[in-house]
Amino acid sequence: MEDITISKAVIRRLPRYYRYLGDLMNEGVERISSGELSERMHVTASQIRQDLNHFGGFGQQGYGYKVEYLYHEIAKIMGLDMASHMILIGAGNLGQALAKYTNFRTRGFLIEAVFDKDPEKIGQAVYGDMKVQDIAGLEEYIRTHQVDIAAIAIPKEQAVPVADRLVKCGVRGIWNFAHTDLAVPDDVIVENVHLSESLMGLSYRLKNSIREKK
Amino acid sequence: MEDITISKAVIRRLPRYYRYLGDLMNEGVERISSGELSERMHVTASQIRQDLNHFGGFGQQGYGYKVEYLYHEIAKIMGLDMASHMILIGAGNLGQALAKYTNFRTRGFLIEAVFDKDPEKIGQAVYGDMKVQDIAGLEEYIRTHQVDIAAIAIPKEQAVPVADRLVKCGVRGIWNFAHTDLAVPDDVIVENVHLSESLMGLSYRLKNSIREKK
DNA sequence: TAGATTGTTAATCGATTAACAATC
DNA sequence: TAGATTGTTAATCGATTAACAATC
Repeated sequence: MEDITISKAVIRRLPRYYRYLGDLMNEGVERISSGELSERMHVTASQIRQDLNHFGGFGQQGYGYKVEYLYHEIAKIMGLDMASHMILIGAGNLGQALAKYTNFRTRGFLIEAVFDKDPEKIGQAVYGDMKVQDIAGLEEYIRTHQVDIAAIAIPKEQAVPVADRLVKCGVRGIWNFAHTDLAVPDDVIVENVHLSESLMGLSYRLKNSIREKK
Repeated sequence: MEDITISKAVIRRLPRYYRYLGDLMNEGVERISSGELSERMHVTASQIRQDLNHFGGFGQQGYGYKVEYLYHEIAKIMGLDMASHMILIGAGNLGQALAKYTNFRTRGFLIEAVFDKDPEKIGQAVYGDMKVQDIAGLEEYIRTHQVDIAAIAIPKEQAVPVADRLVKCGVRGIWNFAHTDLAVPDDVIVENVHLSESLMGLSYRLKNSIREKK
């Protein structure tokens, strides 16, 4: 796969295309041109065509793009055609919210186990009949189940050693909600969600009355 | 204020500098050079100096930067020297988690009221003695209280009309967790947290084994 | 066929990195 | 003063936009 050159910026835009295409499908729109999509999404038509052509020619000259086809193609590109098996570390407020969130599930992101070290939480049901497990059993679980992505929703001090354990067991995808950077080997992917930093960014822009430049 | 030109990229990096400087303070480090910080953060020293100089000369030639001073200066730049008064729309799983999250509070982001339309939830305590209020009273609340930022944690269909109501009442900062883009006037700032999209980005990178390019 | 719109190359714009003079 | 490191200008790199030939 010669995917060496696709930039972070393009990747970040893919889910947004996907969302708009889904909306269009729901509206019953069958075809759309980069120009029309451009107006809806407030990005240039040129960027849309450029972005999509990183992955292949999905359109048809003189016609545009078939909404449903493009929708499914983007899903494939993002790996949504196959379920992702997930575990969640941390059954605190945020962890509970993530576990209960059905939206991920419908997109094929399946949280199948939840771990915590707090004896008070262990054994509690989080979603359906899924119960919080003792984090001591983390390695054993990973050995016996497929784990594509581990979501980390614990305080930052604990996040680093837990990430190390995950990596050691061969987990290659980490969705990190802890307020720290995780040092991992090159073949492990970390996606950070730093809520405080997002809020600070908002605070800055509010204070300085700047809208996003792009 | 001639803040016209500070790019989104720089703003996004500010909270990260802030975090590292906080860590350094906790370690008792008093001064740091862009070179040392560069190694810790895995960004170029050049970028650090360039970024900081957008806001003024905080360093000293031949010496470096005073950690504590720089820390507080960045806090000021991001508006953390003054409390932000927040409200939260939506007392679902995610909303509850946000309301209970003490980290925001310690940084001066104060969630002071929570609204929901669900009669089951109205009246429930969320954090301390803060109870979920009927969203019917939203306008009345905003008229009688300062509201700098409203966090929106409700399904996307409801998010758009609620955002309109907020804007109409003069709220200028929106922290949007709903999976939709909000169309707001130019002087209103929206910071989006699209969790599904973050997860899809992770999925893509995992599937294509790409680490972040930057 | 004529019209429309893509795919793709070229031009522009902006952000990052390198270099170095200023200065503590 | 000599050494270190900033602030800032210049060079490079990459991403976005514009233009247009290819083609449905």
